[in-house]
Amino acid sequence: MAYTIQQLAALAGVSTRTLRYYDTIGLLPAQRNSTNDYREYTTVQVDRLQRILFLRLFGVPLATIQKILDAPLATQQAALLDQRQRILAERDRLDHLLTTLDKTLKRGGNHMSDTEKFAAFKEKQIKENDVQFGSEIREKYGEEKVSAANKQYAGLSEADYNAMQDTESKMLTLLKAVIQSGQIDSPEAQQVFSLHKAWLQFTWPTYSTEAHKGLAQMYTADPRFGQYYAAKTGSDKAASVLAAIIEKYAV
Amino acid sequence: MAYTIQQLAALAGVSTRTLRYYDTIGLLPAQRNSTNDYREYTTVQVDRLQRILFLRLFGVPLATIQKILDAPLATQQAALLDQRQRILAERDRLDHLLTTLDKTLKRGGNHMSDTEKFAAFKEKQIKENDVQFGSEIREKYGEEKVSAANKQYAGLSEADYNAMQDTESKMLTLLKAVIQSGQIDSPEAQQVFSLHKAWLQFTWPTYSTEAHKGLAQMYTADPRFGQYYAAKTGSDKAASVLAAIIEKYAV
DNA sequence: TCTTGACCTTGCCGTAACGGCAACCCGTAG
DNA sequence: CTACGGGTTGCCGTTACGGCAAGGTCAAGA
Repeated sequence: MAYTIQQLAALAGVSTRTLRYYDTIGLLPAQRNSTNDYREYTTVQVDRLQRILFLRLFGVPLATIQKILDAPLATQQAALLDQRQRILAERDRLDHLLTTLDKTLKRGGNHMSDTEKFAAFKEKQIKENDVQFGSEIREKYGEEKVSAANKQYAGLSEADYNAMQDTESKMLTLLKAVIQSGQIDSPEAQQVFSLHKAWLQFTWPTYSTEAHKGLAQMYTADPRFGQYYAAKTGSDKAASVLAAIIEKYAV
Repeated sequence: MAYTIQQLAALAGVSTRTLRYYDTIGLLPAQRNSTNDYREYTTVQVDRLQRILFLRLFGVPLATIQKILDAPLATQQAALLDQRQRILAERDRLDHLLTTLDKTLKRGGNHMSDTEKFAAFKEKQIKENDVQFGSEIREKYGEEKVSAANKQYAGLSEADYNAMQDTESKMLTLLKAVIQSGQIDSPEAQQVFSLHKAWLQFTWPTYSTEAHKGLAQMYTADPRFGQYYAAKTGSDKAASVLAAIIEKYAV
């Protein structure tokens, strides 16, 4: 079944103006009724809109969201996992803001140090990441002026985007070798891990082994990843080998 | 001590550009160093900036924030209490979004109903308020198109602003009568409560007796409110009487 | 004293993500 | 045919800054 623009707007809690805008910029392309040329939206568009709403939660620019949603599924999933991390972090931040606000509202006014007054607001800032590749990215774009959400993707130049593709390509080549040798206790396997991690860090503001392992579990559980990595390496063991590598080295 | 613009920007996690802009529009006026005409910010401005950051959390327009911060303390406090409610609500919404996202990420993709896919995103929408005065406001501005935060204050026309002042004025007149009679079990006291509640609803998207009582406690605990209401009614019992009225009728 | 670098100023232009509106078309009911 | 609710495109405007150019200030070092 298909929704009209009004129906989808009401369903999703956005304006029709927004949906038209998203269609115009190619972010959420609509199909057209052949009789009257009205926009129509199917389940594919519904699901894409949901992803858009998740990705725009913390200010990711729309152009970036489009890039993500036009990328392979693994990239999309990584980006959504990233959003998951941010939701968790934002929830903690709101707790902290609540504490701060209660102190401000307290009798007699504000007795906090000036630093403490703003600590919760600043938690949005980038957290340090000590991996070399990650540090390079941050050094390039700076810390003080960079909002994590905005610069994450929009800051990726063409060269960086190519570097990201290159990283994945190298990782896949080595993954093939590991599949053939069957040795996940090897320098090649370790390098697969490092490259996969670096690949993730093009899109993740902070890295956590927990999230990395979460992604690995997704690789084994979701057949779409099995198919993606099988197509890339020529082996239907690719996703499970990659997941095993992540499980082993993400410590 | 005074901060330079760089120091305050770093302290608060905002850009110097933002601080200049806020000074230019009168939202956060800076003092000036007499030697070099550089901007200087004292504790008063620090605290005002903190309030600005709280109020802008969910998209309150800056012009509105300025209106709030230039209003009497009771209005400011009510607005900050309102933000407190929103932080609580937003935290719940993030929990809900997390659940939704986990379902989306789950193996095999998205098995939710279309309605469920967007339920958490739509929680930002206005919740029904069944008080007559509140309904009037909502009917005037519509529901589907109205973002709660944006229309809360910016939607107040000159006439509405005057109505708000008028409401407080009437409430204060009746409060004086109750102070003199000493009867909080009376129609006049009940009307004080109703008018105070209506006054709050100019600025609160949703009303809760809990929040109203929280404000009442603030009225008795914080000497600034004692002074404000004493000045308005000529009696230093005003704040405690008002608080007692709220305690009695906010059920 | 001069130079340099960090900090500051104002003024101006531009941007992202829409909101709003005008002019017009479509389909259905009265 | 008219009216109303739904839809279209095109255009202008808004808000909250980001960015940059041109110029001033101050302190340290040569």
